[in-house]
Amino acid sequence: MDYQALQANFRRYIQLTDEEAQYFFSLLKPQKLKARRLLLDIGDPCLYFSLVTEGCLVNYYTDDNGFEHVLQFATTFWWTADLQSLMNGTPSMYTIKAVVDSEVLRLSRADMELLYQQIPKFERYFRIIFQNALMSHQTRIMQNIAYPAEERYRQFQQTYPHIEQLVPQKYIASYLGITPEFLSKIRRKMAKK
Amino acid sequence: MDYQALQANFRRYIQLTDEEAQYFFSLLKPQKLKARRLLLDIGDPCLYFSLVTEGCLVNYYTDDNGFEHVLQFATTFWWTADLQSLMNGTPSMYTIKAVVDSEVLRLSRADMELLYQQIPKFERYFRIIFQNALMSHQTRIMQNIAYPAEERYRQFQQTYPHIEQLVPQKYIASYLGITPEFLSKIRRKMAKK
DNA sequence: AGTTTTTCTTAATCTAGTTCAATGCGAAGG
DNA sequence: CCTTCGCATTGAACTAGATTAAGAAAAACT
Repeated sequence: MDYQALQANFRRYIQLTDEEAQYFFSLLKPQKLKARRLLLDIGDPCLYFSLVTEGCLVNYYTDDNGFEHVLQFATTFWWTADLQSLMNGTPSMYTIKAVVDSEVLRLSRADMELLYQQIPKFERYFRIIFQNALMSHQTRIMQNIAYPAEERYRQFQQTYPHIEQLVPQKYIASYLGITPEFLSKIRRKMAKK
Repeated sequence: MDYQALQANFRRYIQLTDEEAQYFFSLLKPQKLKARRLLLDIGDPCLYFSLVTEGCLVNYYTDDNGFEHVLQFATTFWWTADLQSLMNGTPSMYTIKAVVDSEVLRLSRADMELLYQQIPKFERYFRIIFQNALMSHQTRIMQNIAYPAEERYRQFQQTYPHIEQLVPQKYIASYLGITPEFLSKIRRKMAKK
């Protein structure tokens, strides 16, 4: 893990002294995941908030008929977790899986609270992180209810070009709220023009 | 406005001294809105984060064909704004309208920054507010892509029974991502059983 | 290197939800 | 008090997207 790059990323939100950064990094536990391995399985309590440092993870819900629905992708410098499970201690409703070989830094719920108390600047950091995440979730909801699938796919390509290269199409279909078959149809139609 | 009730609500998140609460309240500007009046019009910059103290507001996006798509409802103790516009100073993409006679307390962007500096506890307060909002947005996205309209309507009724009484059905349909006609059909079907 | 598993594609059929148009009705506002 | 406007409902025709099934291609394990 490149701590230089990580520190630079944090500087976009808050200014940390070297000791503070040191302390923060000491709370993080690295974990490597081969492609298709699970970071979190449905039913298990989510114990960590995980910062992706390499690769790409996918967070999905499995419905009563066994169909998977993608809630979010997480690439480098993105946090991922089942927030509901993490905050309430309830069993996870989501699965988190590495789509390619990946690495994360895990921060436990308890260490997170500790961090808030030791370095209140992190309240600000996560306030901004959550605020940004909220805005992009709002945009996604609007696009889902206001635009047809083809338009949403175009938007996705524009917004996350790197993710499109990285993950299987079926996950992208699922993220868009359509079947892989229908995404395939859309792609053929778009290619023809 | 009942400041007692408001203070009690804040105590769920952070502990404020009387002076701190006093200072915070001094930054808030009350505004009354008759039913169907706008708090924010599309194209205008969103200048305030507004805390609803009475009534109910609706935040919606208007697409290229003039159709309205509800992003959120806001009742007592909920904050509302076009976050993107508020944070970036860009023209608003959303309209915010009172659905019934309502009252809000407005906090300007500048005063919000001031508040963070004067009373860092508010970083924590809004961190929790955004975190909770994010979780409910995640749930909404999952329900939208994983479940059919009737199921989503049932969930809505369970989760927000008070809102269902308060707002016109067409807004609920829009929130669910369906047409008013189809919601009408669903209701008839549900009534028959 | 061969076999299994996963992913993508294509086409036919089906359905949840839309569109359009007409009607009735209650509530706002002059 | 009346008239306009916003809201809900109904039904018929339509379409975006789902489902099912089958085959091809690619990737993953042995």
